[in-house]
Amino acid sequence: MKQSQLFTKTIKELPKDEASYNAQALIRAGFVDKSAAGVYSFLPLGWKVINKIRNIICEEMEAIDGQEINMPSLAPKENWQATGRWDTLDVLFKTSGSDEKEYALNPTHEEVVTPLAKKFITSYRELPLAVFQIQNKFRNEKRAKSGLLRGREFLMKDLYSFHADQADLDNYYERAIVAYNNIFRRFGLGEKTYLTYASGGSFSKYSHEFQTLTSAGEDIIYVCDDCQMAINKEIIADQNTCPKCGKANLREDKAVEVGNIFKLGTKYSEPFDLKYQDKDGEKKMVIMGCYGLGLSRALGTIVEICHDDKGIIWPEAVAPFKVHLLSLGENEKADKIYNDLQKEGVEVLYDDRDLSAGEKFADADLIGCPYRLVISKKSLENGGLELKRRNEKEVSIIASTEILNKII
RNA sequence: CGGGGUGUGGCCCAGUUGGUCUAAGGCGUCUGGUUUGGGACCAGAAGAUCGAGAGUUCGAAUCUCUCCACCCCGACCA
Repeated sequence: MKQSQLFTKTIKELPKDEASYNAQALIRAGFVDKSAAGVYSFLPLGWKVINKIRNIICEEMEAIDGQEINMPSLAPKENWQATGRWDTLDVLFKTSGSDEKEYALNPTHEEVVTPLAKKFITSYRELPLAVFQIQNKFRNEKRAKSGLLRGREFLMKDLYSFHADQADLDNYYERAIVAYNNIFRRFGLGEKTYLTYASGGSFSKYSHEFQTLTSAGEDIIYVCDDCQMAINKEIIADQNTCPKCGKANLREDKAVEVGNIFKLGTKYSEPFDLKYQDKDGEKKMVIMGCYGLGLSRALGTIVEICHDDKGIIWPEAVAPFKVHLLSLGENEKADKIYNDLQKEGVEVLYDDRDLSAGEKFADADLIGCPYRLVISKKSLENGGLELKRRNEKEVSIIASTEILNKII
């Protein structure tokens, strides 16, 4: 992508009314635009990152036999009345058209996926099953805040699993934990993300959250350094002990909930009468689990964790581009390098604009691609191009023939 | 939903004891020129129903009322 043709440009001054770092940086660098409180557009750079995040999630969900589908954002009122949540869920956006038929803008999809599954699940032979989607969710939060961390419309992956019995759900739940750990590790958040006991879970004592440590988070968790688990403050008991290993020296920290998984049991299969027939011909309730992960929240969280005073430092797996190529008055030679890298399949953002060096460096730091390549009169005199990693201070000179070796 | 704060060209803002405000400056944009290794310089230009509505007044960005939006704290957060 030539930066001269990029839809967005960076802005120098901090957006007014944005206190959260993730919103400041993503808006300044042109990844997102805010149109209302908690409502964001993803712009070319931001959408590239979202797609990296999406691909990682899809791979890991398919690895645990999830099948991707896409369910509607609108659900008939009756679905939400069936579970009683039409009247009790205060974040539910309700809407209607000219015919006055009422709909919910889905904040989650149990009310949609359960009747959907009922159309296909009849026998134990079909179980277990898991479907997932990545789609916009709507929650009328009383107060949207913290940039992308708590929005009213946001991107979320939600997977739903269907099982013949509790043991099968338990087994699948453990596989989901592994998949989630893989996802956060691949996002570059592995070291700071803890599996955390939380409230919820209709069939189990706890649900589990994946909490990433950051001062931008709005949850308080207690980390057990012995078993690398954590407990959400909302459920912590007075004795302050780890429910897993029993140790008592827990460390308090702030964190953001990037994922949450639940054993639903029959909470939703009952109201929708989702049953299967077992080997003996007996009809039994399907046991369900659900597994959420906010993509837009993950994007914001990565920015909160991965930045310095100059801008974002994208982990390579989710970077919008691998290489930021800056031409300082050497566009002819830079064009060739850009074309060569493109042919090799390297994702390059090429700053071909007629701007001062300082401005280009500042933009490169703000946007935060993992590798910065500079070609200038000076670099050519030194023998080639300058290569610098965004997360390192050192600059090295490499010949143009070496580029691929150095960055792949 | 309670409390606090803020709304002035695309962005950041000055001005707010009513009166050359016919709204200043910076960034950005456009034109021409000089520059070119950490957000350059000179000259010129375009761009504003001062959040919205109502009111007070000879006169309102400035005062009054109502409403709206955004941010922060709290409550809430399957």
